[in-house]
Amino acid sequence: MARTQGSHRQITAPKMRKAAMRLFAQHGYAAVSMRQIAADIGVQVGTLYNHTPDKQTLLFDLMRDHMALLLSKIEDRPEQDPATRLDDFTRFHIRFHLQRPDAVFIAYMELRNLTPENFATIEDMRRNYENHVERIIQDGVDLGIFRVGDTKIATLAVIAMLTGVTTWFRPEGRLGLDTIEAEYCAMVKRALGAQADGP
Amino acid sequence: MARTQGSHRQITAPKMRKAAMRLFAQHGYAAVSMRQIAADIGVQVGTLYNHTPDKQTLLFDLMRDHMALLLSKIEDRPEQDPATRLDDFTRFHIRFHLQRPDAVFIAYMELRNLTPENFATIEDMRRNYENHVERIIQDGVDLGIFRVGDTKIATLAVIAMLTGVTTWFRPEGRLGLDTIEAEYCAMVKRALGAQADGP
DNA sequence: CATTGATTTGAACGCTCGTTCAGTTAGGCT
DNA sequence: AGCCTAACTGAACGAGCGTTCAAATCAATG
Repeated sequence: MARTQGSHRQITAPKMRKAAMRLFAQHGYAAVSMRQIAADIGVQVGTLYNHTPDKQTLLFDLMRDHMALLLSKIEDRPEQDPATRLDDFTRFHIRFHLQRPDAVFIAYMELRNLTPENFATIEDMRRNYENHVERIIQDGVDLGIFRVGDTKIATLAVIAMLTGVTTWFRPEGRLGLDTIEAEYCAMVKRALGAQADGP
Repeated sequence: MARTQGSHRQITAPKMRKAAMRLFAQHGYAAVSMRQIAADIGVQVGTLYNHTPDKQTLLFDLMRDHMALLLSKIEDRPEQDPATRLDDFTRFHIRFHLQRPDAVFIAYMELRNLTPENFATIEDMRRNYENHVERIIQDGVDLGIFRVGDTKIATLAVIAMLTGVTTWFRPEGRLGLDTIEAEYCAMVKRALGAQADGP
């Protein structure tokens, strides 16, 4: 048997994906050339095509892997009370998104650069994620803990509010992560008509 | 005297801007060529350069005009109570943004395609807009009507939540504009610790 | 009606794009 | 040690990019 597939001389594929992630997030998918990605990791452009069939698939893989990781990490404990589950979600969402700003940026900005089939796949994953949140809110409404007019609107409002953190948060900024999380936990619960324990 | 500057045979400049607006929003600035814009309005590509110095300026003008209109339309009545002013802002923001989804999309997605100087200009305008909102929230906090931990976070959270509407709203959808506005008015006020009059 | 100059055309400029591929290199296998 | 083959190079392909400009067009003016 010859070399197994995983035993690359150097691990070019992950390097390519990391470079693409950073460059796509910084300049946008359409504005980044395969040559730029290649130059960034110090190989010729032809090399990239040993590790991805084409540029579109490279983008799609980044987005799909990001969404898959997001879905795999979310955990819900339906036996706990909805307010706690909502707090857990709030902290999870903020932390997860702030840890990988490039991937988040790409997942939100480059949807229009996906082929229709690839777009449908990512969109399904996103809806799956939204359903997690809506379930918590719906349970809270059923138990009389939350009061919202429409659970779908509330779901999308909460997610939009939380994801917005990624557009302004800077690690060296005025406020620490814990402060921000607590602040958002309070705002989210209050927005849903629950009694907040925060400030 | 010959023809005055304004008496074009046809009004190509506005047509160019409208086409660019739609195409940039749909495919992204970098993915749209000047030739596509020209073809869309039925002229040769060279014609465009009679109406814009270059592609970058075309993008910048769209964004600056959008932000200028946004800033010109916002109106605040500091003598009224903050809850009312916040309701007014909520309805204004939702309505303004839903009326021009393409411009909103561009203003949020194409910032990275601006030159540093142009970016700084747009960023100033955005901060100006945010300050309007923060002023309302701060006044509400001072009067004991709102309770928030940090007015800047609250400001950005509110704006993110409201702007999120543009990503999912469809005119033919399940919920009417009035319903959505009322829903968001209630959520925004509750998020800021005010007593909501909505559901 | 002739003039004038804003407007448009159509072609061209040099450059970069995504992708392909024959040939070279080099590391793990027998 | 020598083979095998994945990985990489370097050059090439046709196509499209933003921008420029001389020549043609055309509507309002004098």
